[in-house]
Amino acid sequence: MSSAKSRDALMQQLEEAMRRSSAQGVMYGQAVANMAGISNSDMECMDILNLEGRVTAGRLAEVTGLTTGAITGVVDRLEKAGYVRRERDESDRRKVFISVVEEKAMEIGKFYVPMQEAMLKLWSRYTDDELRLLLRFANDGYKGVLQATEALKAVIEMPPEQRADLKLPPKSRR
Amino acid sequence: MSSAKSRDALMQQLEEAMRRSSAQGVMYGQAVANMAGISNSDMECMDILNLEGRVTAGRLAEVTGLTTGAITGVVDRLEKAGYVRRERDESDRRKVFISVVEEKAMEIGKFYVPMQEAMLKLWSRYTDDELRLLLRFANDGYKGVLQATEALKAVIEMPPEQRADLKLPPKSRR
DNA sequence: GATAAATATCTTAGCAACTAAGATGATTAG
DNA sequence: CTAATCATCTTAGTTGCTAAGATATTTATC
Repeated sequence: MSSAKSRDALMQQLEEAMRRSSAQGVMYGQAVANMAGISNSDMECMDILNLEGRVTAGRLAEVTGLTTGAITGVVDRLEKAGYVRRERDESDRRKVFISVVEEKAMEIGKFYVPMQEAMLKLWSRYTDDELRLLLRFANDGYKGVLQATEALKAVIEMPPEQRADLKLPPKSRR
Repeated sequence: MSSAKSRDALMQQLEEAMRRSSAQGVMYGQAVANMAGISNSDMECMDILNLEGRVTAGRLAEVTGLTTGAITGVVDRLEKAGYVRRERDESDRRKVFISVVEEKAMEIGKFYVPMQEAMLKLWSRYTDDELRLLLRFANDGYKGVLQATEALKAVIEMPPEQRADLKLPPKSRR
């Protein structure tokens, strides 16, 4: 399972390890949403709100890929449960800003404590330089995924014959 | 945005960077499922099948957290679309093994090519030693998430009063 | 080897959340 | 002032889920 690996083997292991932990992370998030009694989409919107702060309904639709109709439902549920507030923009009264009700949102936050503690513990075993490398990697990775998303759009527009010519990288199916 | 950061700041940036790229990765997967014309759950099952090979319906339910009834639907759809085959186990005829139809599954695989290429490109900019560090981190991270999932179960069983005593780590809400 | 319990999957009814289409209300351009 | 556009909400219809229980098979007990 280890010792002097070739670079290819290394990359393959890295891919699998990342996929595994990412999948497990998703499961964690689902479990939290479950505990909080809200759906996955609702949770995703809470995440976005926590990252971006005050956001319009339309932007939520854009970021999540849901229709505006679906977002109305999401916000209805979250508002009824007390996690967010609707605030009409006074200067453009078509817009509805959604903002987090911090005190209530903390209740959800508690469920993330075990995860945060696990991460702190994990990171404590790395030096500053190592953490800087990891940060660089995470940032580069984000750019890479964005790039891939762009490239995916190109594949979508390919006629199937041309798509058939795409070669999967060796060794790893999918 | 950079220069001589404190360790805390570093960790916080790391957390955000990882969360962002992981979220984007999830979006990519959703886009692929969409292209293939199958649902998220269907896709998750295909992932599992690709990793584990031949798997019973019951195990799919176990791993995905869906009910066995839901899995029946998943497999029905995937089978109708030609991605998988049902195979009754001859030695225990209650069991139904699900197996991937490789040729058909490759069509989905094509959609992952942009992602794989982006990752190869990303990794090419790192030395073997750096990749080894990343691998170690990914593996440790997986263990950490598993641990956190265990700890979450403990929070679930806490009465709300006790839950209120949990302190969120400083600086970062959620 | 007959009966009971357990196991694995499938079926059904009901429900939650989504999409597509269009209605409503507010703003901007000509 | 009118038309076009924009942001959100409403509605009807669809999809995929759960909970409960039906069916078929295997294992355990007497």
